[in-house]
Parts: sequence; C-alpha cells; structure tokens
Amino acid sequence: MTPDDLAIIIARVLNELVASGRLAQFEFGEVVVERPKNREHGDWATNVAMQFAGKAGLKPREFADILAPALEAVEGIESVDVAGPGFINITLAAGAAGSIAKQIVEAGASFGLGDALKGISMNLEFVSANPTGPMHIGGARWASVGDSLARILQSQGAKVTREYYFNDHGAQIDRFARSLLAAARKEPTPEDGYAGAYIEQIAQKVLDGTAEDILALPEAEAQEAFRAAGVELMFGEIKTSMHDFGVDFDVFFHENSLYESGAVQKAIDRLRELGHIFEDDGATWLRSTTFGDDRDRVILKSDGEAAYIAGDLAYYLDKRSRGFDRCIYMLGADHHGYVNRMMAMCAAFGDTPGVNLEIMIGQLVNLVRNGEPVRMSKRAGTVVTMEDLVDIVGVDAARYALVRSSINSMVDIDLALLEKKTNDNPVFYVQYAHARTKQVAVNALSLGVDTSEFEPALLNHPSEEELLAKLIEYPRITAGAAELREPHRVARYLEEVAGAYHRWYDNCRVTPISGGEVETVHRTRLWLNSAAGVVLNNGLGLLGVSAPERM
RNA sequence: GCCCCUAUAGCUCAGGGGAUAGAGUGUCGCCCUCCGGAGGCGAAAGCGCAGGUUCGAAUCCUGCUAGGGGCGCCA
Repeated sequence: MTPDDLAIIIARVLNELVASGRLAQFEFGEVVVERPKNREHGDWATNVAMQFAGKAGLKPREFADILAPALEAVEGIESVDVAGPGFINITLAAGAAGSIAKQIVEAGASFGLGDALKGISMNLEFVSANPTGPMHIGGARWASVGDSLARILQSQGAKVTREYYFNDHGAQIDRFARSLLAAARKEPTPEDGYAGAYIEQIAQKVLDGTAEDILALPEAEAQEAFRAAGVELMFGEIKTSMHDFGVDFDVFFHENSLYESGAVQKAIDRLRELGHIFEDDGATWLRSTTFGDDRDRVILKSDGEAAYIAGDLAYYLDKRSRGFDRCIYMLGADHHGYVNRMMAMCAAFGDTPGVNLEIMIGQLVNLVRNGEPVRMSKRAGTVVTMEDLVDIVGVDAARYALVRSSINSMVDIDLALLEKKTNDNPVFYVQYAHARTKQVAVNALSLGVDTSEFEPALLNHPSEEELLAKLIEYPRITAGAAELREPHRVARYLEEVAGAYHRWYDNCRVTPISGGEVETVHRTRLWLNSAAGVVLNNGLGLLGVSAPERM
C-alpha cells in the first residue's frame, strides 16, 4: 500500500461519511498523505482533519475522531490514531508496505513513470551559448539541468524536444569573424574583439581547412570566409562537447535561418496586423507595455538592422508553428531582464505567458579554489571550460554536482575539492549504493538465495520499513520534479534512498551467515535489495548519471 | 532609483504552511569473526534582523540589512 493508495482510500472514506450523514456536506481538496518525521507517529500521516474541519463545521479533533475509526476498518490498515492538533496517524498492517518491493522489481525501468504530461509537446531550449568561444561552466550547468529536466518530463509522458539556439547572426559573430581574420594575419585583436589562444587555434584551422588562400581575398570576402568556417568549427566543438557530456540535442536551430527565410519579417507583419507595432524615431517598435513590460521595445533599429529581439519573435512563432504546446527557455541570471519582454511578446501573439512560454532563470556558477574565487579571464587564458571540468572530475560527478542544487541558488564549484577525487561528491555515495545492490545480488545468487519466495510481512525490521517507505516515494518525487521543473529533487531523493539502503544493508543480511540455512526471509530480502537497485538505477538515469555495477 | 535571485550547522547545500529543521563534508568518539568500511552508529553545531497573516511559518506578506545579477535603437 502506497501513500497515494492511502490518499485515495481517505477520499473514498470521506465521501462515504458524507453520504451516510456522519459528516456534513463539504467541498474538499487534495488529500495529503506524508511520512511523519517521527516514527512513533505511525507509518503515514494526513492533515485532512486540520484542512477540512472548518469547511465541515467541526473542530479538527472532532473531524479526526469521526474519520479515524472509519479508516481503521479498512483492509490493510492496522491502526489509526489522532494526535496533536488533529493529525491522523496511520499504521499499516504487516506486509501491506512490503508488497511494494516485488511490484517495484516487476515494474523495473517503468517504475516511476507517470502520465501527468501525457500528450503535451514541450520544447526545451537550453545552453544556447554563442558559438564564439569554448563552452563555459554556466553552459555546463544548463546542459546538466536541462537534459535532466528533459528526461524527467519525458518520464511523465511529455513529448520533449531538446533544442539549442545558435546565435549565428549579428554583431557578436561579426566581431568573432574579425578577430579570426586578425589572428590569421598575426595582427592585434581588434577593438571589442575576442582574444585568447582558442581564437588563434581556430584561425589556423580555418587556414588549414581551405585550399584557396583566404588571406589574399578582399577584406569583406576574407572576413566572410572566416565567419562561415569559424562558426562551423565552433558548432562542431559545441556539439561534440555536449555529446561527450551526455547531452544530445534534437534540434540545433540557427538564428541566421530566421533572417534568410523571411520569418522575422513575417513575425513583425503578424504583430502589425494585431496592432502591436508602431513607428517612432525612424525605428519599428513593439508596444510591449500593453502586456506588462516596463517599456516598449525596438525591433527594427533606425538604421534598418534588426534588434536582437526580432529574432526571438520569429523563433518563438516558429516553435509554436512546429506544434509545441509549451516552450521552455532556460536563461542565466544575467538575462533575467529579458523575461518581461519575452512574456509580453508571447501575450502579443495571443498566447498565454507562463503556459505556452515558460522561462527558467538559473543563477550563475561561481568557481572557487579552496574557497577563494577563481578569476576567469579570456585574455589571461584562465577560463575554465566545461571540458576542463569534465577532465578533472568526469562526466558523472560534473553533471551531478551541477544538478543537485536548485537553479535559484548560486553554486560554488570548488576545483580544489573536486580535483582531490575523494568521496566529497555525493554522487559516489549514490553510485556506491547502486553498485552494492548489484554485488549483493550476485553474491546472494551464488550462495543459493533466489527469488522463489516473497513474504512481505517478513520485511519488518525498522531499517527495512524505512527503506520501503523511501522507495515508495519515488513516483511522487519524479512527478513533483517534473511539475516544478526541479531536477535537483531527484538527486536529493536518491541520496536519501542511498542512506536508507546502506543502513538496511548494515542491519539485514540477504545471505545467511556462513553455514546458515537459506530461509524465506533471505529470499524476500533479495526482492527488496533488487527494488532498491531499480529505484537507484532509474533515478540516476533521469539525471544522466551512470549506475555502475561495481566501482 | 527600479527589477530578479539568495541569506538555514565551521563549509557546500536540501527542506511544496505541519509534530523534535536534514544530508554531505569537517571536528570528536565508536563499529573490521562473515553479503563491498567508497559503509554504519553516537556527539557537538543552525533558520540574517523586525513586524504581520495563520490553530500552526525556515516556508506566505511587508520593511530593513548583507551578497550576487540585471536594467541600451548591445547581443
């Protein structure tokens, strides 16, 4: 019996009590069933008496005293107590909790899947770093969080497309191209250009990769040649480093294509039809203040060039036309000022901000070494890239360290700590627990413990009750992480599962002590051991972290 | 000046209005005669400040303080 089962039972009993006149008619909301922190408060507890008593014209204790006996009569419930201000504490019958172990094992990879997002087509755009330099740590955070979120949303039935937006149009790319050209000519970096060893390397690669003598071309043609080839090289590097990080995008979208296809002009025309465009000072504006922005926005500058937002208008429209019900953008904190105008744009197109368009703002990552901030400078060549991070700690540890915190929190990544490759990183704690489940199973099998028997009532040690209760929560955790767009909940939960598993391992043997008889309890525990392995494996899978069989 | 995020144990961070606020790490003390000690058990140690809402606030609201980020016809 799971807490969700209990919630359904409680709702049913409440309806019956109302129908029979024991409770006055009242409208009740969601029934919350939680694991009490204190085990003396039973296996599960609900606060419905405190939530609904007022609506039913009763005091919480009175309400609880009516509900509790009715619940106690339900099959599988051992006892029900009313405590404190009106908590209803439920203790399950022996075996009612343990049966879940077998269900988990039999469900296997499908344990934890849900259908809350079934049929919803979602577009997740993340990373989208400019192709003008190596991937930085901030991009790595989004790669980790975005890909994990995609996996979690998929687990709840959503149809998810991972998308990367290449800003390969506009002034930054021009600066990038000029910088490459200058480097190839051994000239100093242009004013406001990009510097660094990587620029020289790319410039050299461009030269090596073309038969003709680019440097002999006229200025404009040479710059264009470096732009095209340089950007292509950067695309390749970004795709490779993302893939090596376990992140494979379904769509790499090129900003430039929006201009070449006329999509930008169409988007502006559409807004003009809707009456949200005006001209002033020789520029074309979006009247975004109509939709809550704090000022109107220029979309075509007075010199005729498109402002950055023009591409976003067309891009959003393009996503919607491709059938995405929900477009989720993941942006760094340095772009939070962009949220209002994006939401205004969404509303201007007639969509619903917050539904069709969601924007997640992630705080920046601080790199520190022994607690001291690491100063990063492209010029000084002290930029720490995503690849550096992976080289130091590996993909699993890097992804895990970046996904286990809320995106609302600034995260400190301490290089000195990670370089030690010690067990400071909790990912090892979780992975070790998984490896242990595998090795215990191997060992058990070799000693003749099989799965021919399952007697859930034997899973009655406190540490097995705790482990079972923790495992049962998994579907709720994944559903909650999907709904709230918070992958870190899965990581934190897995750490709790690992802890519960280690404590159980310490208390309850799956194999008999040497020379001992294999008993039903050992076979039953093998099921529980496997159930823990399933949850750890499934959960790590949602985070894009490997679940090794040995370490 | 305005906007966003943050403030919880020595440190890094969890904590969706509920009962005695958790984990990792660090410190101190234990457990190697048995399935992996990358583990377990115990101890010390905390909600920035002031109000408010509520039966109940780390959580919601207001103000203050402190830190990070952002407020272009830049991208």
